[in-house]
Amino acid sequence: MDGATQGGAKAARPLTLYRKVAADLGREISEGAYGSGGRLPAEGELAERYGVSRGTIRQALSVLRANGLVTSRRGTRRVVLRTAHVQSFGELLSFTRWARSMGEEPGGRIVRLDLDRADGTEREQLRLDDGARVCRMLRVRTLSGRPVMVERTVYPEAIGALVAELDADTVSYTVRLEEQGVLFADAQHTLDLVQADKDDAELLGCRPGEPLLRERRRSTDPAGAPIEWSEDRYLPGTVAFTVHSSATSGSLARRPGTPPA
Amino acid sequence: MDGATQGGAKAARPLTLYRKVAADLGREISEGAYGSGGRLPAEGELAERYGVSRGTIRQALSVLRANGLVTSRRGTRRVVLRTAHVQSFGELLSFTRWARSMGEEPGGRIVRLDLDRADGTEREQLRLDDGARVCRMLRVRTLSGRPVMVERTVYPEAIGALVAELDADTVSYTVRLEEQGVLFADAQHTLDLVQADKDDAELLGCRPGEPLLRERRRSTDPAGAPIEWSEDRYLPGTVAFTVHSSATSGSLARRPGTPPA
DNA sequence: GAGTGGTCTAGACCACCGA
DNA sequence: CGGTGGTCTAGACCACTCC
Repeated sequence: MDGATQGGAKAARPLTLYRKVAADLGREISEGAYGSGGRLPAEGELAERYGVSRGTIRQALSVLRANGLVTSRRGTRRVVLRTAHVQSFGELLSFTRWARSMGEEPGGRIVRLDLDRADGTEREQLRLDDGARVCRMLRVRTLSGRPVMVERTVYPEAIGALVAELDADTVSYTVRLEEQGVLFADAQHTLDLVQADKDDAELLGCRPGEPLLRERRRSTDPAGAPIEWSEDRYLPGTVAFTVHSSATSGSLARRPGTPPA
Repeated sequence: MDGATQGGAKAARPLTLYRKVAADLGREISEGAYGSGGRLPAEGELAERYGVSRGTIRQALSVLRANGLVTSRRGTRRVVLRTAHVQSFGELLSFTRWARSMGEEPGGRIVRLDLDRADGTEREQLRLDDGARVCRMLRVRTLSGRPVMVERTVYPEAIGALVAELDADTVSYTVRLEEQGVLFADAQHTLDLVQADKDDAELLGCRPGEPLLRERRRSTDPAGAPIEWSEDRYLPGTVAFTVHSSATSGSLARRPGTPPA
């Protein structure tokens, strides 16, 4: 188990020096080598230990800082903030990989899959021209057979063509798409609360109007082109989202909500 | 309006070169100078334009990338991902600053404020010793007079002493604490869904059992010492949280949920 | 093949923290 | 005051994208 290439995209990122150092330090931290609240060795010491320059060490440490594992401030050695496992981008985007990382058995069933002209919102989210077509998918996702989430995903036509070719009982479309060269590089998420509509209620086995945790997501490839626009609705108590934010690099924000109709 | 020092912590961060460049480029992007999906100038060109080294330009661009504004990949110029305004860490932590940034009038009322021995969870979250004491605060927060959120915050005794000295009608405790030298550097957030208890219902004017969007937050200072542990519960439709995540530096994760009792 | 961003090095100076 | 991380420079080589 390497930890660096693991838990994520099939397209292996190159094992650069700083990534190896970051993975190594991250493992040490999660194993409690420095304790919670403990102090890391100085940059210079690490540079000597790994036989690399200070710049490379700093690049590695900036990864740990971005993941919320350590602080960093002038004058003092870095302090361990958390010893928890850091979830990879792959585990975040793929329900299947997330489920397996918890030791649960993921499942799913496609309820609807069709090709249609994109409406206004879809064109805007996927940055499509007038008259462009999209592939819409409605799926219910299960953990160990128990339905927990309804997923509505919209793909641009080109991606949708790949999706349509896959077996209907494919477990993870995300993984399959990556295998076909569709790389997920960035995603923008919005989290709020909605009421179950009639479809949701039927698929999840709850009453219409029941509250659900909603995640809307727009994923883009390395070139910045939209790959998918998705809306996931989770039953209460099945999931929680965690985020780290810091004064130097925050990615979390609070926005005005839209009343649930 | 400067943009670089604005919208946040009173403790002004030094205006370093790369911060100035990042602020400048960020402003250009939000003004649409490169369009949505457009390409940024090359690093070398920017280095020449600003009269700094390529390293400094790269540091500035990494800020924009962390904020989800631009992509970056080998071989091509950077692409603009979003032109939206980036919310600062200060706006995220302070309900008051967030409200004002939207043009709403923030308000609040302290319902309870007391000093007590910390229980097990509190000791763990605030990293306190056995027998340590904490300050607990229960507040209802309003937007333009309308109650939208119930906030339960726990402070370590030292911070609590500062809190207790403030006027009961203080609008923003976060801002006041920062003025007293308490700096917020990092925060870990967990988002999920709960049902309103009797207190929530009374304070928010809803029925017990009504669904609420919950944000639990643990904030630490630059040294990594816990400052506050807070649980905020929002009425549906009043707020949404947005996060950016990327393959190279993700801070968002999905966790198993806890059933709402 | 030309242009671009990614990685890595070596060194310099400074601001800050804590003893 | 010594040790630490933050900032900035100058240069090198490489992997990749696109024409």
